[in-house]
Amino acid sequence: MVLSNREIADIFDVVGDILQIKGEIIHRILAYRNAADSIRELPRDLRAYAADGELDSIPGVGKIIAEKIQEMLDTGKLDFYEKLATEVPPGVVDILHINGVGPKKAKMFWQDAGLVTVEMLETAAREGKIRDMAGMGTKSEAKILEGIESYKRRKSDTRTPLGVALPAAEHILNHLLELPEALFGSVAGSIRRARPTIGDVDLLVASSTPIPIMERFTTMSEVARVLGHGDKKSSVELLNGLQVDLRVIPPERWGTALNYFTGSQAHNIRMRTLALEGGLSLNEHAFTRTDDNTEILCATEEQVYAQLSLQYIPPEIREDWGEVETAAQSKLPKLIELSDIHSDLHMHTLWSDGTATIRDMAQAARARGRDFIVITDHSRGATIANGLSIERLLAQREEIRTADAEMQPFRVFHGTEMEIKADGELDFPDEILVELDFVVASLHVSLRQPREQITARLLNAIRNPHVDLIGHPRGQLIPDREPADLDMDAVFDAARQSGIALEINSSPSRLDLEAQYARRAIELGIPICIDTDAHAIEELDQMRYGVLTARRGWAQAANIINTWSLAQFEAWVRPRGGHA
DNA sequence: GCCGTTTTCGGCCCGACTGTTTTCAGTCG
Repeated sequence: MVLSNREIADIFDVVGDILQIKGEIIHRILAYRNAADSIRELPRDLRAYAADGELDSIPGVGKIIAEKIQEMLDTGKLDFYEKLATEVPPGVVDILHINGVGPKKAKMFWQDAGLVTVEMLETAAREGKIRDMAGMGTKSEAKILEGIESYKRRKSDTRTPLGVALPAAEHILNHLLELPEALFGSVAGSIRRARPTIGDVDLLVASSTPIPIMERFTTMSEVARVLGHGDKKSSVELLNGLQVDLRVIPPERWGTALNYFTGSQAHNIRMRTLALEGGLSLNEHAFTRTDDNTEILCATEEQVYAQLSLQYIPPEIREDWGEVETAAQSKLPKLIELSDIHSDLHMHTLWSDGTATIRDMAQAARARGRDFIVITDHSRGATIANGLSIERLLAQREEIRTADAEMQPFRVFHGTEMEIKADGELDFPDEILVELDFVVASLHVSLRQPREQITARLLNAIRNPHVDLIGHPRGQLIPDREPADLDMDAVFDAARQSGIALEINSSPSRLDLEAQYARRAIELGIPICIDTDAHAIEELDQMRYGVLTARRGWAQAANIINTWSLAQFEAWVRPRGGHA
């Protein structure tokens, strides 16, 4: 059993936690956490880097951590970690993850009071036994009990999908912007960077009079509890468990603040380092000249980047994945925008498991500015999704051709989302596929097969000359289902050879391919298709999330099939397997 | 523990908020 990237990253995070409780210097701890973050975002397996001798080319991975990764790949475990784990009880690491408890208190509860599980800490707190410990009091006792409640909710819960967090954030922001004191505002943090899942919501509002804005924020009807309440910053937990932080910013300092609170942290550190090289220190308030301490205020983010002689860097790519260096050379790509999208090549109707008719979906897509669509209902093997038999597939074609004829110049094409069956066979024979305008092939079943087996299934679909697109290639479901254990290097190689496209599925519960894979596919010249996979009319609006994900993958319009005109699309799809 | 086009040593972001302090430590982002 070879450990996955994620499993190795998780071990490094626990190593960081244990070292922190032991009182190790913070920078050594951060080194492990940085490496963990970096590993989680890799577009390739660690074993592929190891095979190429390139482990220490991974950002944040040096000689020592590279050796530790190699040990885990070879043996499935890490001696260093197992030794550390005997020094600090595992429950103390859990206690560290309680809001309001840091390494100092976790260590004190453990060593001074023998509290080594969250449950023991909770009991002691309820019995009034921790309020007399050093630096503690009744308020910190209450705060820790609240932190334990929140910890229990989080344990059962997971990170919040972008598709939940972004609308919630915009709703609250608009509520605050109704106040005359609020000049303008923005969602910030990981939502603005469009990460697939987010931990908490960061909002910024520009104003010179923060008090009424904070007042409205902390008294909103959806607030469950106020975690903090100040002039510049307040935090609340909503009834749905989401934590929201609001900062009120003087408008003349908006640019540095929005930049700072959008992150990512790694991007910020890169920016600050660059500023220092030019004799400027940068924080959320301003640039400060290090020689005479005079401030340079930036009212816009454009000014922040211009001050550092950088191209403006869109928030979606602020991950320290090379964007600062590229911006310094003025070589950032012009990222795709929603308005570039002309088609939607993957959607469902009442014929399988959708909730609308072909005509309704087509009209709704046209109303959203699309020029053409492909109807791709499920194939016969997807029985639970009411998949189409060959007979029904052929009957559906009549209805699609009628809608197509009626709606011209808008076009409605006939496709399928075909099952890649558990044994690797495709669900329709070639003589049926050749009748279709467009073929999407997707994995839905037996996603937990061993790597070789499931990779071979996908490669078989990629190599079929009638398949045009692989739908949601990795098979993840956000936030709960891990992706399939695919050899993505092999997938990309095969896709490049056969000339097919890979999908960015826009559904907030998929966002698959994720950005780092999309970026690698684009670098390899593989066309990408952003689809909604809509099962209902309103899901056609989810294209927004797919475009954000593509932007995170540094995609330009030309990389994305559904920015192409009808003529370009037909020129690409026709030679592929001789579609009609 | 990582990193480097001023560096292989000496940095590594730092301000806001809270609660317990009597001038500051811990935590968080």
